[in-house]
Amino acid sequence: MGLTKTEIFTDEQNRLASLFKVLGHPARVAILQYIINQKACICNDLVDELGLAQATISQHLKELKNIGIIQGTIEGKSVCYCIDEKLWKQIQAEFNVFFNQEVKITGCCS
Amino acid sequence: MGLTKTEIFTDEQNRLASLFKVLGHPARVAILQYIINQKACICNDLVDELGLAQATISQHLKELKNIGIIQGTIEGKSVCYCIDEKLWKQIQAEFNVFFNQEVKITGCCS
DNA sequence: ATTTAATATCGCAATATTACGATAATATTT
DNA sequence: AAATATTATCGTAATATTGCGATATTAAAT
Repeated sequence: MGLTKTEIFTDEQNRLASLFKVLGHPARVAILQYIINQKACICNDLVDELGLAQATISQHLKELKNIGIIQGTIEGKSVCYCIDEKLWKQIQAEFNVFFNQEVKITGCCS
Repeated sequence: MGLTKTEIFTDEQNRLASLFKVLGHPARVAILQYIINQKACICNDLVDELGLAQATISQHLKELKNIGIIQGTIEGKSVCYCIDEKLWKQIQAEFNVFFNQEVKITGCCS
């Protein structure tokens, strides 16, 4: 096993889980925060900033790019990464749809 | 390797990532949605509802309990699960603190 | 006390993730 | 064109996660 049974869940559940999953690693949270704090595109200071190997950072960046939350633009021989503001807000909105469900408990817990 | 280097990240980054991670599985998203839709505590219909073995569901419930987002109360020979509304809102708030950071890009991407 | 029912835990196999060194690919600089 | 710099990809080892059957554990019901 070790294989998530995605076929038994709804698309919405799988979608939401895959977004959460990408954000579920401290390196990826740190990368996002670093880009935001620079208030600019960043072209791999990440490797110096975080204590991870270049290959590892590159891999994490790829996962973030996959969900679209960051963009990479080639600038000469380096690549500039920045937050995709539209996606950023959209993902926040998707999470809020989930969290804003009415949680009304009328049973043993109340 | 295969071991996340938590020691190089801030507590905040690790905390946030661990919350995201728990929600990063469709079964756990589905469990939460099911409990919410019942609008009541639920005492393991989950095994029938989702297509996963009892042992597997129990494991997922444990992870959700670990972050406190659900509570389990023993009711006779079964256990009732419900959302912890306070934690639910607190976790949403933590996510929003993260997402409400000012994302201002003034570089190659604008 | 025995049986029954519900849930948790253990142990394991299969797959996934994390991390990194080595190397390839790409583009600038000399 | 060769050298240099930056990033991506490949291959691989170590660890984590997922899922499940088997087996506890717990509490009610008979």
